[in-house]
Amino acid sequence: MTERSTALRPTRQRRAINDALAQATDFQSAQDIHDALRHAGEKVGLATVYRTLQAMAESGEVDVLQGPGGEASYRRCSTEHHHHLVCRSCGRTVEVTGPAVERWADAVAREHGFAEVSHSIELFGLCAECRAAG
Amino acid sequence: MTERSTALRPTRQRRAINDALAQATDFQSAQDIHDALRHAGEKVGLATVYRTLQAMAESGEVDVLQGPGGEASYRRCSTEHHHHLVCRSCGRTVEVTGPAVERWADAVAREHGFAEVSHSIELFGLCAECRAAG
DNA sequence: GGTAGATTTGAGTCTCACTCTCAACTGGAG
DNA sequence: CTCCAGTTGAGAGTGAGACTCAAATCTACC
Repeated sequence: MTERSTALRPTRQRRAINDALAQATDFQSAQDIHDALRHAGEKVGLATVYRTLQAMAESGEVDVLQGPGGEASYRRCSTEHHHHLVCRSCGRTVEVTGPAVERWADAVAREHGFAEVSHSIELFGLCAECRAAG
Repeated sequence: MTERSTALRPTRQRRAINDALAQATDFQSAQDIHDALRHAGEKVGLATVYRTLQAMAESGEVDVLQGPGGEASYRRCSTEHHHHLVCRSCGRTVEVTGPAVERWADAVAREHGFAEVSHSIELFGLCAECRAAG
């Protein structure tokens, strides 16, 4: 209701979550992070992990990927607009961009009278290494 | 365990689910369908709805859309490859195609050594009508 | 048409991701 | 140091969907 001019307060927990994300290169679920934190000796409540991750996602600090089971995964990414190419076996993630795709999305949407268009574009495949490993 | 060479058996329940999908133009969740069936006087168990919908999705008979809450929605679509432009207010859905996008996806994947690439591309926006309705 | 045998059904239970609640806590401004 | 709004977390709640297994139902074959 009131103004939210204040930034997130840097608490021990938030710093811990931030660190965990910084060390990971692939998408991690909230539970993964919670586990990692626990193993690292940091006591952080699960609810806090969810809350923080969501806040970070909203502020664009991290990217969210909706897993097939409906499980959300988070990853610190570059701040510019991009999409992901994810190995469906090992989770290795590559950030990719495609100006052509953005233009296509806008054009198609406008053509059908839609506005305020956002898009969700993710690519899944098998990375070279996983393919070699069988 | 044994071979499953047999196609799906056409039971009353499956036919009912099929009909419900045929009448809907937008994406429906399993629970939506279950409700619709119930109101139509057809008694079908929720588990059966889930099972049937999943089977149909696997066989390509229907398309699946993963909602933001991780809720899966189903819709009977044309069998050729396409994507969706969905109104985030009323759910109105338009099927769109984009050869350019398909090509881009393949190119990007190959460029990074990925194979067996699938992609998930969905567009969300506000349709003209909803925009007018404010 | 009858019947045997495999498939399918569904009520209820269970899991799992995630949200909510609210009293206790904490870090930063003054 | 003190105050207090923002934050935390344990536990209970929610909701989608998976699982179980005895009973019901198709299909094939006679």
